[in-house]
Amino acid sequence: MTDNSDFELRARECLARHGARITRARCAVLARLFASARPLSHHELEQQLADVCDRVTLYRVLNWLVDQGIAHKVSAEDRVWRFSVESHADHRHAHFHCHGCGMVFCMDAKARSPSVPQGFDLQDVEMTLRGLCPECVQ
Amino acid sequence: MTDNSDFELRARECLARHGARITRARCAVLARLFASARPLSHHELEQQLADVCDRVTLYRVLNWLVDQGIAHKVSAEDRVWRFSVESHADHRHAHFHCHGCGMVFCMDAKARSPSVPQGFDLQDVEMTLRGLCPECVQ
DNA sequence: CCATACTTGCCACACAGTTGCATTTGCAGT
DNA sequence: ACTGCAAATGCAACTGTGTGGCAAGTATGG
Repeated sequence: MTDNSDFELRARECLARHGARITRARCAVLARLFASARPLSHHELEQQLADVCDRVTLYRVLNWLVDQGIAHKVSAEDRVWRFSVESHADHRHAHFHCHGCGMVFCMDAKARSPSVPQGFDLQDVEMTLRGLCPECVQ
Repeated sequence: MTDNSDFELRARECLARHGARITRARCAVLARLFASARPLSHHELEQQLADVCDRVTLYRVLNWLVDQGIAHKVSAEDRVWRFSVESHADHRHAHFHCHGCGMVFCMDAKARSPSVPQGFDLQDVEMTLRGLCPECVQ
């Protein structure tokens, strides 16, 4: 597939820009993230990349991507981290967690920083929406 | 301590109002929750109630309290549920997660429901704030 | 006080994620 | 193209949070 190798290419470029080693695992993971419109869980990625690298490497690659600022991770109420690539927005947008299928979707709505009591040092805001996605509503 | 037994009493009343069996574990857990201004994790409760009931019972009591609508649980990014008793507010308020000490605090600020794309059925909103609490700022 | 249904304790298990360490591999410098 | 080496990977064992099964205990209505 041409589009698949296109994501592969973008992944390589991205890694090169960060002056990082270009490895099979990183390329594959990053390409999958570029190809996905919604944040992917470790489990979802593991199934798609079973023949590329093992569980632990996947964890390490994902955390590395987050440390580099290439990807960011979203916490959901099922206690599973989901990862998405920075590109499509500043990561202050809200996330919608469907408790039908368990998937997480990015929303346009942004979380506005509320005021906090004196003494607290607010550094980040995350807004999680819960309900049913269009698929599961039916 | 008089105030301790006071929470104990409120716990009993609350259980009676719900027509539920009044057991040692439920009283103790509920009393602890009444006594705390912030949501408590299973781990925190387990340490304080080690001689009252075991790990598994604690999990079951907490989930039961949530099912009854007596308590509600807050998800935090460290994959640990925290529980607090409904009383002090409608549970739409934001929660502040300190990544210094790991504690969670209830904030006054409320999360306002944003609009979501057509087809999504929004049922609940949760806002999580991250940063350092006054203790950890220093 | 008794019967019974609800709770509890203990065991083993499931699942997400991490750590240690030996092996492999990308890449810079010849 | 070859080599050295730091960085990345694979594997196994482990931690921590939470759950399920089942026998024993207990709160409550009669």
